[in-house]
Amino acid sequence: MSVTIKDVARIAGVSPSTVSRVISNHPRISRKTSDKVKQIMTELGYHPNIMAQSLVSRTTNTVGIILPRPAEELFLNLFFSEVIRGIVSQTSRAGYDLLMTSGATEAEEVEAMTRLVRGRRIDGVLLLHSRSNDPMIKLLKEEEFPFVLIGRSADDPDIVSVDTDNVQAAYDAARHLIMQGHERIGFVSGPPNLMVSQDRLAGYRKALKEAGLETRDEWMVEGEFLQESGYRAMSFIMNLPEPPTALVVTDDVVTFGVVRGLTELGYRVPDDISLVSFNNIALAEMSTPPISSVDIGIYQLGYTASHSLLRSIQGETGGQTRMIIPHRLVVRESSLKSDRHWR
Amino acid sequence: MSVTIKDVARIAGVSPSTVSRVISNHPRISRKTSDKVKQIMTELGYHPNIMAQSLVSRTTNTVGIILPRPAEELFLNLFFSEVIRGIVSQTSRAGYDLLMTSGATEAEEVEAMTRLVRGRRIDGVLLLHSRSNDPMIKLLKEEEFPFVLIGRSADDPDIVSVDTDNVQAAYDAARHLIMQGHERIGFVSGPPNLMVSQDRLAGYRKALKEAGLETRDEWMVEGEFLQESGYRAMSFIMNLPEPPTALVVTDDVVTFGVVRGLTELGYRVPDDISLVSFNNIALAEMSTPPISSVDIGIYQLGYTASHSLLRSIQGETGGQTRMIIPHRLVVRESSLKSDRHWR
DNA sequence: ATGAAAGCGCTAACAC
DNA sequence: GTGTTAGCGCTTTCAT
Repeated sequence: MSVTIKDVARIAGVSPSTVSRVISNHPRISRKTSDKVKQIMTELGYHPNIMAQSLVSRTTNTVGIILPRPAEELFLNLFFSEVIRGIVSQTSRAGYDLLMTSGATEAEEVEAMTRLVRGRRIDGVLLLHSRSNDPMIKLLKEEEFPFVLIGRSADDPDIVSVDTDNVQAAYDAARHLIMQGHERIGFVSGPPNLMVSQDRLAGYRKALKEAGLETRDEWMVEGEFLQESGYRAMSFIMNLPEPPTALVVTDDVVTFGVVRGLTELGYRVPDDISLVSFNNIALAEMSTPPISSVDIGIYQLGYTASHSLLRSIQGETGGQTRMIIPHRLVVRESSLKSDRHWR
Repeated sequence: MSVTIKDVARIAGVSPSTVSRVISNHPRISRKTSDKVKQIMTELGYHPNIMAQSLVSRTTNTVGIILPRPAEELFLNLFFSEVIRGIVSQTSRAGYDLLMTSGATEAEEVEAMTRLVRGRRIDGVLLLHSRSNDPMIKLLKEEEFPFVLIGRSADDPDIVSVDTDNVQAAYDAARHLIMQGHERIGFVSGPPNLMVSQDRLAGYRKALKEAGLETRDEWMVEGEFLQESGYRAMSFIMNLPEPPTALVVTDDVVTFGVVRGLTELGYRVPDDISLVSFNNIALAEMSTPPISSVDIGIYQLGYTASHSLLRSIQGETGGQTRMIIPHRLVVRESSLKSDRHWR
């Protein structure tokens, strides 16, 4: 079938262990033998059987992720592509591969994870999000399996995680609107059970409170990370007796829905209502009008999480448990009243 | 360390081979033994070591993909997320996992693929695109390794592939504009070396020719799958002495750039210029104005490719070599002149 | 219906 | 420096 270490050994006239040593660049192997073996290897097109290597070395050079089940949550908003790109670019550089799987239900997800972890199929896990009381985290902790969370866990402040300072990010966004002179500022949020939603809401509230501005519950709406959510939110919010004059919106894609909703209702952005959003996807800049957005460095989030996981797999201890990727508010037209200028 | 088949065997008072038989649901194993062993397995939290299974079974229950290197090409336009979702949902259902890797250069990509294929780390490969004279395809054919291409190969018409009928899709798009009464129709294309670009251009040309309309080279511009490409194309196209009154654009994201460019130049869509695009991403509907777009079923593309690959891995022979996922033009405001209506 | 033994392809003591 | 040997955890004849 496939060419094995034995074939190479036989043809090179050495023992299999010598070939193995050549593969792993063992120090005390004669230059001559090494060269000869290497030549035979390329002649034969030999490549080590990775499964056999894994079996004996008890490592797989693979990290795993479970695809988020409610695909909409992460997929449509471009978060997924970008974070994967960050992850893979780091893992590949380090000689690791990324294994993805999924489950149709939460039970299946946990089952899949168990299979990978206990079956020693992977060396570590990246968690793309966490719910409160997350069974994945429970499992991984029980198994003492290396993992890194992208985001924040409510229950376990001591697990290794890479996150945005969402409280501060939302604070910055709201603060920017306040500086523009707005006094009635609303908030279009994502799913309330996610930490990211809770943190951003907290930051928004903090900014308003600090500025002595009113916070009304009716100015805060929850939804999904979908355009429809933003769209629908507008028919509610703009029909209030006293609608806000500015909105902090939790995601660019949701903001597109918001803009569309406002346009249909006859409002103009930013003249009638100002917007600040999150994630700063490429489309935010190209939108009409261009959307002010907090860039949270999604690629960097993936890259850093990946890096940290590999460190912990390789037994390096004592990194920080909570790493924060810096964010940056990119101001564009959507939050600049035409007669004013941001400075 | 981890609990193995031997531990289970010892505690259950049977031999390892019996335990193995229980795992694989061997027919002639007594109900009683099976139950006992299964109970012990759950008690001990036993999970088979996947690497050991793979080593002996010579299969990995894993399919591989190489992340496209020029990330922009596939990532920004949402194609990637959606196709991955289709792939994983199918593979997971069938008990397979997806392994992703990447390379910084083309040489590294081929090297990574070689490692996976010859190292027997995966059972099959999904190709997300193909260039002409693709070294990946060459390698896979040499190794007689199962693979399925999403897209079309210029060189090898006989390889198994799943694709959109892009000629027909572009024909439909152009035809729609012609029916709207347009006589000067332009085309904003993607990278000219990709089959998808060539096919769509061909379909566009065919529709115009059939209708006896003029095709001018200056009405056709090439670019990337980026908004910037669409944006820049407009300053060129609209400065022509006789600019087109309608455009077929190869991708929704590019179209957003086109809209932005047109807006800045003072043109309105669709009143001054009509647009039809491809891919029908969720944002197309929420855009201002909503974009007419050809839905090519990206999820389905991934799902079908995945399905076909698994069939071929499992030795089923004689499927079609070229599968076409049906497309569908979704007409929205961007291609409907305000005083006319599509019927 | 079950056990014993060989071996998947590789690595890692332990010899010399 | 290199060969010999004994597994890694599992499956699979071949016996019984």
